[in-house]
Amino acid sequence: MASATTPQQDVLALLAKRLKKHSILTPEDEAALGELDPRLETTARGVDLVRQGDRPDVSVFVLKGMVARYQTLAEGGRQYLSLHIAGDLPDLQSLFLQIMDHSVMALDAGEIALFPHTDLRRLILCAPSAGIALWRQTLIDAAMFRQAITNNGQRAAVERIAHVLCETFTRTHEIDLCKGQRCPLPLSQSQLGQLTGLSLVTVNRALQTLKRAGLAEVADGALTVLDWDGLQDRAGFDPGYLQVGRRGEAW
Amino acid sequence: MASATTPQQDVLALLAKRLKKHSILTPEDEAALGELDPRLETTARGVDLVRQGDRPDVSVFVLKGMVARYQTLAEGGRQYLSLHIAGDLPDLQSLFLQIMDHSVMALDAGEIALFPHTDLRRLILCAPSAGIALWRQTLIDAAMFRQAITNNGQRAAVERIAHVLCETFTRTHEIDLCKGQRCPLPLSQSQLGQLTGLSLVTVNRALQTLKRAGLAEVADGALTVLDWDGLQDRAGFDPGYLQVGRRGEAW
DNA sequence: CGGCACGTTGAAGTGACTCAATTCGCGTGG
DNA sequence: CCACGCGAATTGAGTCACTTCAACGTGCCG
Repeated sequence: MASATTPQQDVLALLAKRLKKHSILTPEDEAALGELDPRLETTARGVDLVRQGDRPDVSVFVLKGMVARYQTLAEGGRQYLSLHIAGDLPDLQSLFLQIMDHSVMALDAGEIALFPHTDLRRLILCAPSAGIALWRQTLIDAAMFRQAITNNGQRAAVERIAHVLCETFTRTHEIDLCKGQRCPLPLSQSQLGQLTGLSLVTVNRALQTLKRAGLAEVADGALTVLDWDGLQDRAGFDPGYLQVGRRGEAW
Repeated sequence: MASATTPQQDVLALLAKRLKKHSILTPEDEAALGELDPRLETTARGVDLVRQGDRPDVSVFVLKGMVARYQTLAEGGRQYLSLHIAGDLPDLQSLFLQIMDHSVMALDAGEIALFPHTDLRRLILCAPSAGIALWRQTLIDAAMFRQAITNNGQRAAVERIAHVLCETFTRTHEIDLCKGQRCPLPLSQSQLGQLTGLSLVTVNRALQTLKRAGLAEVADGALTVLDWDGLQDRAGFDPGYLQVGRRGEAW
């Protein structure tokens, strides 16, 4: 270990960094965050971290790799709801909604931290403005859900896929996970279909269309943006809902 | 006025009643809620209460009538995101997300109360567990969004419409807004289409199918459920996500 | 009475789906 | 080392659910 910090401290620093993207933390908040004691775990591709119907007593914090939320229908269908990257808290809502209405799974090998609900509750009590920051985090989640409803409901196949690519690129870019115009996207075409409500075949052809149009290319678990303006334009993508670079005043 | 209470007090009682559906309020919480000073307004059908892009400094609380949230695409398309009934806070998230990513409009004539953000912020500080209750309310919203994504993405037209009917009936029933098997649903078929991502014509035929199947009937701004079990079954409706009758322990 | 919003119906068009076959890369085990 | 199985991507072809277009009925309101 070259680092002088413990892995735990790194995790807490990442959490603080994420929250400070959209909220202002007081020194007391940061101190209270430092009291948290996450448990670290590694994840393997395709493994469920939390299952629909569970009553978790911890919340997941993504450190490395990509994680997805999905719902399962009684008939067996699967709908992916959202993708999550380092710094995200994909099931923070389980703090206050006891029973999971969806599952959380790892899309690839990665690392997560688990925060016990009891600790988070104490944090919220002791450091109210840190609590607000967490609340805001769940509100950004909800904004992404709204966007997904509109995307899946109003746009044709190619535009819909393009929008997913724009969102993924913007979010990974914000946390410096991109190498040039490339960012991770460890989803099969079939999973992309279950995310957008399209069939595998349609996804395949939509990706070809985007590639032939010189806009973007998806291969080997990565997205390469060939023409950002063009892609954004095609998708009708407006990143406002992601709240990047917006800091909630005081609170 | 036969009532010995002021309209304001009625509003605050309704808010407390709603929050107590899913959360436990302490006497201090209730007292703090009583300090709020909402402004009352009436709404007319089709009028926007808040617009996409706005930076509201109040949050809407629905008292009477139905309210909807919707997003507008640059190209002019409209996607309804959710329906809201008495006791709902359709733009509570504007407390912490400054810029509205969607609009809120009245679907019919009704009444609303407006809570200044400053008052709500003070409430959250003074009565943390009331704050949690409000947080939980926004989380239930998010759960409905997730359900909408899955509903619109995985189900065929008839089932999709059936699911909307089930959700509406369950929610209105819970707050005693139903008369027998009838509940309000002041949406045109065209709006129902913009809610489900279907065309007007498809909605019309789906409704006919449900009526001919003896499951449900929609007419004159109201839904009549003819066969609740059958409708639920057809829709694949599982009301768990609405959190009806679930009380968050402690907080 | 005329205009308009909404609902209904028929018919034609099409985007996306299903079905199905082929290819490729990769890991495994004979 | 190669046969094999498997997951994933690709491609063609036929079908279908839903869309679009268009016409018409109805009730309400000025």
